[in-house]
Amino acid sequence: MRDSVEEAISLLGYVPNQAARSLVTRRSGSVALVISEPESEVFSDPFFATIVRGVGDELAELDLDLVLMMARHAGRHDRIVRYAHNGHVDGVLLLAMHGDDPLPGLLHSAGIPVVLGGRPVNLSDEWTFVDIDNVGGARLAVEHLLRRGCRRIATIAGPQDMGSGRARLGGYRTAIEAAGTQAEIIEYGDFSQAGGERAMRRLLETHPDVDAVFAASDRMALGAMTALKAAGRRIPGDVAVVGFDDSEASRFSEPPLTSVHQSTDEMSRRMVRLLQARMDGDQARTSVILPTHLVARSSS
Amino acid sequence: MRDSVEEAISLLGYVPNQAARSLVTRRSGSVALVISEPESEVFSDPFFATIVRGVGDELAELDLDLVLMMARHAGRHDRIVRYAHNGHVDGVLLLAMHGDDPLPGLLHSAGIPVVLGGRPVNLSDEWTFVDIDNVGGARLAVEHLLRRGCRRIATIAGPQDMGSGRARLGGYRTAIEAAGTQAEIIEYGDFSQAGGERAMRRLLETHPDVDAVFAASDRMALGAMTALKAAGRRIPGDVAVVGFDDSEASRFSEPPLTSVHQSTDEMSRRMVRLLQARMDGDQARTSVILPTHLVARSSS
DNA sequence: ATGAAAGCGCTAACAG
DNA sequence: CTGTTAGCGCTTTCAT
Repeated sequence: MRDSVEEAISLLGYVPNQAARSLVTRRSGSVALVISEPESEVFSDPFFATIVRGVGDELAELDLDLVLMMARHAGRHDRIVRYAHNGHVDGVLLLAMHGDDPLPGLLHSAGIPVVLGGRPVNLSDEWTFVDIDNVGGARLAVEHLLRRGCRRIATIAGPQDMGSGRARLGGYRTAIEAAGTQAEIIEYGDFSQAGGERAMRRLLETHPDVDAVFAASDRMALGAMTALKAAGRRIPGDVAVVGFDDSEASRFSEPPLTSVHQSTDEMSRRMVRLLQARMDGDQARTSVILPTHLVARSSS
Repeated sequence: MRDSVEEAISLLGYVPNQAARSLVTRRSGSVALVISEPESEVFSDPFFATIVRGVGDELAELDLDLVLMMARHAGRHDRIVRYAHNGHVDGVLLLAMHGDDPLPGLLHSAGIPVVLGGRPVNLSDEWTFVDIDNVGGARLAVEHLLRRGCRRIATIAGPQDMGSGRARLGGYRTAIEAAGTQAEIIEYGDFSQAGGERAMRRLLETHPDVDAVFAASDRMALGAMTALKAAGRRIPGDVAVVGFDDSEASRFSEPPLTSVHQSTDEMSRRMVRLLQARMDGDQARTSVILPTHLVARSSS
């Protein structure tokens, strides 16, 4: 009897109507991952690929669907808020927030569970976020350079409207000040390889005597090394980098290079777990900061 | 009176319930863009970035939301079919189909409007697709090399389980045969830069006398040039490439290079338009093949 | 245990 | 043109 029904189901290709189900359960069974960057940026930063994969896997395990949205410009914000508010998704993961991004506020006041990836610059008490220890990571890298005897360590800092950019610069500053052996040398980039290249060129011009560079992202470090090679220059110390996932480490084939590693998979996992808690009604603010660790390669 | 209602709406933050609306209208207001590649691939090929942006813009104009899904492995197929079948989306755009991908069949038999980006290898009559003229583009490129006097033109072909890979190899073969001046020289890559590099190295080993290379993708061309430079080799003729969007052209800064351009934006536009037609009940099979054009740079 | 019925929030069709 | 109502396909509650 049950079998004959099952048979009919597959015969007619019956599938429960999600809209009807949502109407009564008030759940959609999907979660949005919103990245506050233009497509070109999203698709050129390997960090996002790893996060998307990780989050997708975690959600699949909970039988939740992943909806990926990119918020290139503010015009898209309305769409996204509407989409979430409509009941299309049960929660939102927000990545790569910039300074005064209104998105988390809008979503929050619409009563939608939100978890941020990366501590935002203007941290409001209500937010739940997952971040890696950017300050600590940067400090680790710079302290390593100091220990190696470098006394003219420059940094290629990231955008200062982003939490990670600020934190990494903060870590550099703390380490430099604590050492008391030199003044800060700072150039800014936008986390991209091209930005790192430009910053390195400026650095070589304004401070030709730098003996080490701390880059605030893997792609900027790559750019810095390209610029050094193109200029036929070597710096006696090292290029160090943070913001660097294990899986990407292989791109840096040639030493000298010291890097600070983070686990992007762990970040995905935590974000999903926190979101799930929020969706289950847990209102506790329980943000997480993940540790980083230094991987130093010996200079050739 | 109306005003007081509007006021109450914004006061209470009322938003129409999409589930209830869908239940009666049988429309969800969103469209899925499914890419049959793992995240790492999707996020490293600039082609996808451009398509996603283009499709997103086109859909926004029609007031439709874009849901991006990546089908890394077959395990994800069920999820995607279920997601679409559930009524979550009104239609599906499928990108980067591989040989025997069951996805279009599954979706089609579930009665979901589907438009393919790129002519699939096993083309069934029911499919609607948008493609660029890969055969013509490849022919164009190879004919150009022949016209320049090259007589040992190799190709770095793409994966043969993909329509574009096969078509571009087909165009190369047609041109070489028609000229009757040489035999085919073929190495295969996977459309990636690393694949192009490996293929070029094999080529230099097995056919050290090649005087031109036709690469079946921009990234493989980039890889080929890297391999050539690393080997300290120059080929007298040219490296030509297809599958190359205008916006990416700038990456190829150094001649000699001839490229065949396509308009990715136009492709996005057509895909969305065709899908819209299908969603409006138009059952006509009206696939589109977009023209390509050659851009030759003079050798330095 | 199994079965009947109410109702989720909206749209569309129909009356007034 | 405005107002009322049936019903979309489920889940959950309540009665049998």
